[in-house]
Amino acid sequence: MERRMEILRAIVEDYVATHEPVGSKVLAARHGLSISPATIRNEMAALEDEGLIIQPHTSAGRIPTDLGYRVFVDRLSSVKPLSTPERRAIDKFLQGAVDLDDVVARTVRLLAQVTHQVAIVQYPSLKRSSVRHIEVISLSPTRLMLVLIADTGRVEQRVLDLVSPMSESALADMRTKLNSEAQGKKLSALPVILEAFEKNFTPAEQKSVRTVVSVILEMAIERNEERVVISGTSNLARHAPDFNESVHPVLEALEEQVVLLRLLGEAVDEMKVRIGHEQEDKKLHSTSVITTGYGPTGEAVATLGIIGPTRMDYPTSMSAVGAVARYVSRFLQEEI
Amino acid sequence: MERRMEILRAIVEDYVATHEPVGSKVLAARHGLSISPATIRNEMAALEDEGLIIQPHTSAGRIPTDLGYRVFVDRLSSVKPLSTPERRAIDKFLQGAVDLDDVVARTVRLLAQVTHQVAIVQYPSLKRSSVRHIEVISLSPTRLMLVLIADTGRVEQRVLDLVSPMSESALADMRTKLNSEAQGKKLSALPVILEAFEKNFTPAEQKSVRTVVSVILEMAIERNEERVVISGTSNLARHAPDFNESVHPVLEALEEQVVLLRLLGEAVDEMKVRIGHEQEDKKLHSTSVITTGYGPTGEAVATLGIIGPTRMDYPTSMSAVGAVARYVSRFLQEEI
DNA sequence: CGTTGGCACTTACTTGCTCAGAGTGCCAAT
DNA sequence: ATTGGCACTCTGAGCAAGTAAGTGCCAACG
Repeated sequence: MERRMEILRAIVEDYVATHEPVGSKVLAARHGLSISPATIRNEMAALEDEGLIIQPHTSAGRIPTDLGYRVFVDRLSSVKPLSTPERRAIDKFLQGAVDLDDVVARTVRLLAQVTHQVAIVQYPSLKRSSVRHIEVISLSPTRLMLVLIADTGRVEQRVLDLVSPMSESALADMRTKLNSEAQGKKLSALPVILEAFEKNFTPAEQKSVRTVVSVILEMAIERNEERVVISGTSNLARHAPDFNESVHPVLEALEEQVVLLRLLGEAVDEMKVRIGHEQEDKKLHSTSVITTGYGPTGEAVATLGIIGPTRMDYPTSMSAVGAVARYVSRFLQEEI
Repeated sequence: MERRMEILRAIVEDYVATHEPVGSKVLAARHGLSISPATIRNEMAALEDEGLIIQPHTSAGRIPTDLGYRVFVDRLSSVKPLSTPERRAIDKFLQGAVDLDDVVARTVRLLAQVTHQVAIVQYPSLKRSSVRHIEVISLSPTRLMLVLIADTGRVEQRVLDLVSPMSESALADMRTKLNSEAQGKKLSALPVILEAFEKNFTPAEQKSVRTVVSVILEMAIERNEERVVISGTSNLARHAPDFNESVHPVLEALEEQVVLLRLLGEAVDEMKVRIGHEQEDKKLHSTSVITTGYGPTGEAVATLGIIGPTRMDYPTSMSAVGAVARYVSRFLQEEI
């Protein structure tokens, strides 16, 4: 049994490296298994019965099934440390980022470059953020800009029109009160916190205040909730023959925010690997996804990851995703 | 001569529609040219001598060269009005956009959807924007957030650390003075305008003010100058056989901001079409690019466009690009 | 009893070949 | 100038044969 798993590992590693179905002969030759091709064939037949490998056609070698990869990932792969040049690249890439947009943009490019796969990075979730500051800027007597700054570095802004002008002093008053109410609170708590906020103001002002509050809630909750960026789609084309049909359906799927968000899922700390058909989306049945959470405090406030062909180098990819997540978390903690 | 051009038009239209080299027989049959295949052959030979069409191989029909498309676009194509459903789609798509990010994101998706090509939209150029407002927000005694709001709807923000704290009143003072100096001025004029800005302050404050000014200049000029978003890359894969080799180099090129920005070029009002080898970038030699400027005031402050295979429906694509540009310009004028 | 070498069998891929189809260029006739 | 006719060229499909890879099974071996 132990030996059989050893053979599965060899098959996966060989297939990932050569991109060709692997037969019993090369397996005996290339890997340090001191058994004959015939024995390997017997074991392979068993592995095929277990559904871990298949033969594309009778006269071909074997390739791993999704289930085979799953067993490989769960039981056979060990973490592969990154090379020092890779570490250095990661180190260098984020230096000089000026704001969250910049950090996210650099991270996604970095991840694509290190893994040679398609990279996806989600912005820190507003749901999991707290209010650092709310600013109200008067652009004209009846036109305000609201700026909501979250502790995760996210900055949302919105312009709104008032039906009647508001005085500078009333504005300043509102700004102060807004911040003393909301600062440090979870964005998700804002609806409750600001429910009776307008009561603090004179009847004349209440209508405007109500408008402001509703826009704040819209910014914080209703809309724009999750943002996600993607990079390295050209890597898909490089692996084109890996995809059953063509890259088209995959590219198509990756253009839909909804799909991406479902891929990333709820931010959780541990690393997740979804292989081929384990994915809900049919268009992604020939791809695997590796995701992990990240966040300035060590707690996951967002998810990042990569997507590539099922036939990918899981150990290396997983450690790269992990390393980038750790690094960006640390960077966010220090800099933003 | 007139007839020869008629034949070129027929070739281009037929080839774009059928995606197959077009021979003299079908040309005589399908189009209303009342001349025989033999005559057409003679004219075709002439067109080939002029470099407007070529034969992929001896026993095949003719296809237009880049030069052939060029002549078609310049002299033979007439503007093709959009269908009413298309107009309605454009109309509907932008309704409900809340800020510039939203407008740009929707526009690029819209353009990709209408043209079935890859769409590119540039954010309004900061160079061509003026200051609407500068806001200084105190996040902590030594930490400020600067928000620069431009008349084009662009909002840039940056967090900075001061070496020594600044009082609320000094801050308010700086905010007022900053705005009275800068408001309405071109961003490109800021370096001159703010050159001696710190002189307005006490020696103790000058160091902090200088930091603030330098960050403003960085936001306005040095960095982040141009932003560009892209959508519809999956459309490339749909046209895959159109590309000599594969879509890979094209996708690769489209991942580089620099390439995109060069594609879009300086924002100018009129529509530009670059066909195949007219492009500098070698990776894009099998693609054509249609761009045009847009902007809230009617003046072009940014560029948008599409990129697709050289064999594309130029008249329809051009009118779609034009329509979207006009529509987004009007929308920006009214809403942001 | 597990392991191994041998061997027949299956299948895909390559090569070489023929043949039909499409399209042209050229020439002579109108 | 235009046209019909015709020989010529090239591609792509279809077919057959040979080759290579890899397997499953069986009998022999330690």
